[in-house]
Amino acid sequence: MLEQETKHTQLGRPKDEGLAARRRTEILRHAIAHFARSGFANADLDAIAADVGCAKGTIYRYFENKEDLFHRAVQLVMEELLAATLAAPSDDPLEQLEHGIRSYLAYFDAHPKYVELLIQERAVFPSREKATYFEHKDANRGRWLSRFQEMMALGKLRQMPPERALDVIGDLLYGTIFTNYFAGRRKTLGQQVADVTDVLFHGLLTPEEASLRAQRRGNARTGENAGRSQQ
Amino acid sequence: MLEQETKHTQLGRPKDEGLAARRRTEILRHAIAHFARSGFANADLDAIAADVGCAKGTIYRYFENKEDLFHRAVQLVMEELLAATLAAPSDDPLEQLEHGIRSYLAYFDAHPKYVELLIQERAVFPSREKATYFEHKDANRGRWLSRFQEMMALGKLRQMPPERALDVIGDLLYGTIFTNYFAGRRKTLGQQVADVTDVLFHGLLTPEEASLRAQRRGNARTGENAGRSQQ
Amino acid sequence: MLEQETKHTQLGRPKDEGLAARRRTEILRHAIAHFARSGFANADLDAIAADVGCAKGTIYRYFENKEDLFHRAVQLVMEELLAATLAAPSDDPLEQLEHGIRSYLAYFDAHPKYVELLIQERAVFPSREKATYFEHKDANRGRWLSRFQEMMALGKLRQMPPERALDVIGDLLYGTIFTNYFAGRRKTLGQQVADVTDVLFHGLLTPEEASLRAQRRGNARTGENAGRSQQ
Amino acid sequence: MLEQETKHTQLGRPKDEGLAARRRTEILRHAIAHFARSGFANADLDAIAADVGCAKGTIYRYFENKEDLFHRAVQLVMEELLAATLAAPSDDPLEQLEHGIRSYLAYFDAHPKYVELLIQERAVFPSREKATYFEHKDANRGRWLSRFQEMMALGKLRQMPPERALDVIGDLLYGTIFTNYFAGRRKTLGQQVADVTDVLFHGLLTPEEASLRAQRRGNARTGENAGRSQQ
DNA sequence: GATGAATGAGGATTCATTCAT
DNA sequence: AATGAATGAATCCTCATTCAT
Repeated sequence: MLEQETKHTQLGRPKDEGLAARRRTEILRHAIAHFARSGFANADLDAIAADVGCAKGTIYRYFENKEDLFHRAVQLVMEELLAATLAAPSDDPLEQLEHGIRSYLAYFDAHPKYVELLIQERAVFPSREKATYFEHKDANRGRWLSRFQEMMALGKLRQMPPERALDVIGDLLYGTIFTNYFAGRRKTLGQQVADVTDVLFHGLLTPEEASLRAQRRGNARTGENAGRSQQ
Repeated sequence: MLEQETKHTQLGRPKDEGLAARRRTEILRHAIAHFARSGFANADLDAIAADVGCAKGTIYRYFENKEDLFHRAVQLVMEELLAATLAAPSDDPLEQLEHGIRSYLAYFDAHPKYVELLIQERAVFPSREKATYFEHKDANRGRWLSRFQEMMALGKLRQMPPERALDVIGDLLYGTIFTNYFAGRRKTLGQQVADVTDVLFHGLLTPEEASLRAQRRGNARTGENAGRSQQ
Repeated sequence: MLEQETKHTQLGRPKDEGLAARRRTEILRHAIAHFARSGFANADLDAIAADVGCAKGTIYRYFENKEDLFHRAVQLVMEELLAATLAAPSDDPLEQLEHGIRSYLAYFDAHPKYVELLIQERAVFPSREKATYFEHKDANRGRWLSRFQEMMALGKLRQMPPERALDVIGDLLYGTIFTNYFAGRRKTLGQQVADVTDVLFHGLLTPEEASLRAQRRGNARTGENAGRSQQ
Repeated sequence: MLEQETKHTQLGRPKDEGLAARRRTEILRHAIAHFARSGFANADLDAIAADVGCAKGTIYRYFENKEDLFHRAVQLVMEELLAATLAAPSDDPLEQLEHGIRSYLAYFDAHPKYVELLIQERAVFPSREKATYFEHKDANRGRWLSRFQEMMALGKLRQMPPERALDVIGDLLYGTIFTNYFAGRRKTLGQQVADVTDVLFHGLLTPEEASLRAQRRGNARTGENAGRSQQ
């Protein structure tokens, strides 16, 4: 492929590589909007092309087919989310965590409909082993796990399997944006961050009740594995 | 059947009331499976009918159309979930909460694909003001809010707006089943309940760190609203 | 058929011949209403059965199929029309004609929607050689033709082929009820009869103009056949 | 094609404006034939497409749906009829009337099945306030009314409300083409024109009988309204 | 005789994809 | 490279008709 092109690369009008890339992004932008608004099945390539200002056939020059277009659109969104979530404003891991939570919620607060993309990917392509969202998430898993271990070593976080912390935080945030979107919940971003971090950091129980339960758990030595994991 | 038509000889085929109900449920069962497996758009009424063992037309005797069939299917699932979650095994509100959490997760552990129905409902009918799931959830909101208030009065739960507790728990569970389904997460139900309840009840922070943060928050009097809620 | 029944006619409950006939008519009455209102294709046997107060299957005991039901319905209407049009209130053929015109228009003035049946018969079964309406009409053709001849002999009607008079009158009435129905024309029956009879009896031209045209026609000997009938 | 796109190299397939119009008409022609032959409900878009020599989907590029296609087909026919009827071959209003009558009958003599379209429109879409046919007819009403008034002023037509003349003529022609079509009447166009114009212009009665009736009517002063319009 | 549950053929419609220009 | 006209597979839904009870 590459060789074919190099044969006569210097002849005629030089290729505007940027043009193609810009066109691609332009199409993706409009595609994101349509998929988020209408879902995958109801998004109409005709309508997307109309918005972009090109013909339907042109889309097929840049993307294999509708599915391809969709996946690229989701990827673009995920990359933005990742970039927003990752930027570390401080060296303190706890502050990094707070920042991650806030920026995650902020991203979907700014683009509530993008939740639709997360759903659609799964709703339309249940065959994909793992959704793009979780691929991106897993890519960061290691980084966060070590941050959690560091915080436990520093005595800031309670001792627990770092996966537990990571999973619960992830699930809570995930569930939050879904509920926002599905139930049309209208709470300010600030309120939402406060709710999440308060419960996440301090738990629901009073210190007294917490101690009671900790004791009880200690006494029942056989412990949680025997008691809970059956199934 | 017995006394209903004694006036004159029973003419014609007697109406079998039970038949209709049985047929309905039978169709719904298969419809649930299909919608969960294939999504709304890809579910084929022909195929459902084939599974049920009847003709396409028969389904239309019992349901208005495909949408109607779908909504009834979702409703049936939600009613089961509700029944499973609600049964209170004890008078202790904290134990009721634990039971609610466990049975919620257990339901979707037993029927992982039903998560698809929650998604599909939204993916296909974004026009519905509120999804069936959230209608059912809201119906229980009051009950749980008062349980939370009681627990705070008893000194078992920290003082906080009861809505905060309810929302965070709901979002966490919701996010958990979605992640299980979307990411194909395989963790035992017991492990999952342990993870959720541990973090939810005791929080992530060590008592020391928690105190530190509480102090800091106390010093910064203007408090969380000013500091956090800016949007 | 008859013999079969006579074998055990006297045994058991005697057959209520009237019942069957009454049932038939009852079904036909409702069928007429439905066909007139909804047309043949859109008329729903379920709905007709519901109106009659019987099950759909019962209709099939009295009529071969939907088409049969329709044709019988049209026939019933035509018989009523015939009866209304035919009754001669006088021995004077001209008065009989006036009465025929009036009663024809009156019938459809009373049942405007029955025009739909005339249309439907043709719209749905273009294969039928001749529509029921025209079969009934033809049945009366001879009677009217001789009345016209009588009137010409009496010097009441101008000399012309009696078929001409019959056809023109028939077409005019037919067109009138169609226009009433299709265009939703609202003119009183009296006005309509006046319009029709005035033009039909006296023509549009003034006597002077009429004479002029008669002369011209006379001069142009080769006459109307050569001049008009080519085609 | 020539100057339209000089700004930059003509990219892509140029739009062929003529093509669309030609395609539309081509489809309409075949649609008219099918609707006239089979009626609206029984006309099969597959079959029409096959006749046109295109795929079913192509029809949907040019027409909203089956109904739209049908209405456009009827409109095309009505426009042709109008054009045929309207062309005035002389300044003499009476000759214009004769020409209108002849060309109206001639149009349906050439296309007997087009009557089916008039019926179908009503049979299938009884909801339409006014059928296309009558919309076209009404559009011409004013023109004919003034012609009639002129003819009465000139002493060519008898004094009467011009609406009477217009309605009766319209109804007679309408009924004539319907009868031709429904009853399968085979009479030459010339014969038919002669029948219609003779009765229409001179009436059925002999001058003597006409005078008698006129006298009688004159004597009964309260006249026809009281005597006839009772409903 | 009557019923009403079940049937399934039949057809309109959509829209991703192709390809001649 | 871009266009946009054409395609046709895929599916929901209706309702006349049948027949076991």
